[in-house]
Amino acid sequence: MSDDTPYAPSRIRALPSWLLGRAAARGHRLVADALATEGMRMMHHAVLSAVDELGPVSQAELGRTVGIDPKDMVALVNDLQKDGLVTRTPDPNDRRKNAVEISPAGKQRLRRTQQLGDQANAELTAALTPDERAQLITLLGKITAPER
Amino acid sequence: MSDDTPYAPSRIRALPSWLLGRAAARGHRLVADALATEGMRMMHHAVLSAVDELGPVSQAELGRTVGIDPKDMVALVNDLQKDGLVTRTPDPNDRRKNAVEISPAGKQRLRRTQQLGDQANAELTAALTPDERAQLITLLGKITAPER
DNA sequence: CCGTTTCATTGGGTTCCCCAACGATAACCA
DNA sequence: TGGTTATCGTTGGGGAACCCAATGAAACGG
Repeated sequence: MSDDTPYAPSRIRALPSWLLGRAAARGHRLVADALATEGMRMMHHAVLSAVDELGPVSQAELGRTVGIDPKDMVALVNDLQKDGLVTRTPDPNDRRKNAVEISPAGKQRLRRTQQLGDQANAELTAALTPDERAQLITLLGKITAPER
Repeated sequence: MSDDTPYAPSRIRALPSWLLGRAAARGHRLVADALATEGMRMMHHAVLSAVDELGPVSQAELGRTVGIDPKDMVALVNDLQKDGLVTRTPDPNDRRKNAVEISPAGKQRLRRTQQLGDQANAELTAALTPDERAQLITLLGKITAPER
């Protein structure tokens, strides 16, 4: 594009950080709206999905995996437990921990929310070819990688 | 990748919406931290930059350009005006509007914040080649485009 | 002239993020 | 063994970005 004109129209709109914010906002909106039909928020689904994958797991490890503040994790697991989607039992080996585990109802719910999430993501990337979508995922992976 | 195994390790982490959220969060953190050294937030810089490009402009149009809620725009312009970076004068042609204009101090501040923003974005995309960075920008543009 | 629209502003609300503290418990190590 | 250090769940406070609704004033359209 060779964009060395003195000032581009709306300079910030060409910055990765800005575009990322916009794209993320749209993605969040699409996914959140989809999940709302099941009465869940994005973080509910993320946690439920992580519990399903990790099996019985402590809240602290869940937080590290999904990247959620322990404070918010408490409320999230409260919600999921209240809806009977996960169980929270004291860990006999370490009485500080709660063993969070997905329930049959949770697995069922997860199946639906995963589908909703996939649909929303399909809509989000509707303007992209499969190749482009794969490229995007790769590039985003590199950006988020720093693996602190 | 043909990923039809029953359950992949952390399914959500492969979703564009999830990656976008993570990448955007990192970008926001980097830019916000950089701008904080000048006592500004991201939206301050965005508005200031837009005012600079558009010349005397109403708050409503600013909001439409940058994608900010009118409510928040009031507070933002208040801040910028309080710091003497923009002027807010009643528009003689349309007494409903405020003509927001950048001041010399605003231009000076903008020069620094633009540099800080560019630096932060360079760090954000440090793991990318120039080609990849251009690709990313193109792809993100397509995602945010729907142009509604 | 009158209904509709726009503008700036105020108000209310939600979600996600980050930091700090606490009691209880476990792990470490000298 | 005993004493420090670290972790876990929980509670607390706070900020930033986002969205919706309503107001009075002013402009616009037919």
